[in-house]
Amino acid sequence: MGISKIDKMHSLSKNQQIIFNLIDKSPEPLKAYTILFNVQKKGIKAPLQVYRALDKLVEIGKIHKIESRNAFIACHNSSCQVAKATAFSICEICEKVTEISSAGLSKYLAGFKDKDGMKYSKYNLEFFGLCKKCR
Amino acid sequence: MGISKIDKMHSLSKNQQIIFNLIDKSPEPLKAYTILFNVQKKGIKAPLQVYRALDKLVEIGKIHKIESRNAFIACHNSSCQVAKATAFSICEICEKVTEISSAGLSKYLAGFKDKDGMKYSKYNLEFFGLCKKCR
DNA sequence: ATTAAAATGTTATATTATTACATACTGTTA
DNA sequence: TAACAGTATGTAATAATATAACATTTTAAT
Ligand SMILES: [Zn+2]
Ligand SMILES: [Zn+2]
Ligand SMILES: [Zn+2]
Ligand SMILES: [Zn+2]
Repeated sequence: MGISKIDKMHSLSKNQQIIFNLIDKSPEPLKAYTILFNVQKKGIKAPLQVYRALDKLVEIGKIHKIESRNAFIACHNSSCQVAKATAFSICEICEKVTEISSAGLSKYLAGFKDKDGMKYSKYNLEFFGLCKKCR
Repeated sequence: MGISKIDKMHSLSKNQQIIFNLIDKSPEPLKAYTILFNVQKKGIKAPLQVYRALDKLVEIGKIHKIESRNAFIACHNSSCQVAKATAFSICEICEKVTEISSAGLSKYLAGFKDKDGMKYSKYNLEFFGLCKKCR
């Protein structure tokens, strides 16, 4: 059995794969220059190489950017293959970040319409608080 | 009638007032260095002076940071005197940003609990789409 | 083989934000 | 008033985050 169309569409280039692997195995969100430092031994030498891979990985939904932290985590939510509807919980003490997958939440937000009738194609939600350990 | 306690607590210093005035009268979110450029004639010369005022204004809820844009807008939602529960709509073409004040939305999000039972003290939500004009 | 799209390599630069340290102002209390 | 604590300011230097511009190479389809 060959590569399915959807897998092929999202197959990663060399730099993308190196950077995705690093982020995917990290227990915490990684910043661009932390990534750069960690992949220099693999031949990725310049910020732009990192940012280009990050842009692509975000675009195809393999990773997400935590906007309030300028950091990136791998997607562990099988339902969000594209970065269109993201929600995270962030501990303000230990900085642990978890992707939230709640059918109720995503349904509520996907259906939300504001007063102007503006219809949204995308959202990002970041919750802040204290995690179990830090409470 | 004197200054009420709550007003006094939130009374602004000179730099804070200058920077708040600028943001408050701007039709669009302003970036830190745009602010710096625009207040140099008022004697504010260094980035740090801007960032310190911004930090304070965010803390007391007079302005909000649009995380995905690294920009700041004045709060026009009387119910959010502190920056604990914010929601915005952002047009991806013209970059118009509007603060959303929906009782339903804030009630839903304030009450949201994730699987781990983590209770949140704060959230920020950014919706993206096309505004009326750009559609 | 031709070709177009995507990805890479490289240098330089732009943008966003903080550290460190010295000084001054504001309001309260002894 | 004098002392004090908390907040705000001024200034220089630097750190951290992100993009512009341009040349080249790889990939994958025709
Ligand atoms: Zn995801
Ligand atoms: Zn924690
Ligand atoms: Zn507000
Ligand atoms: Zn628009």
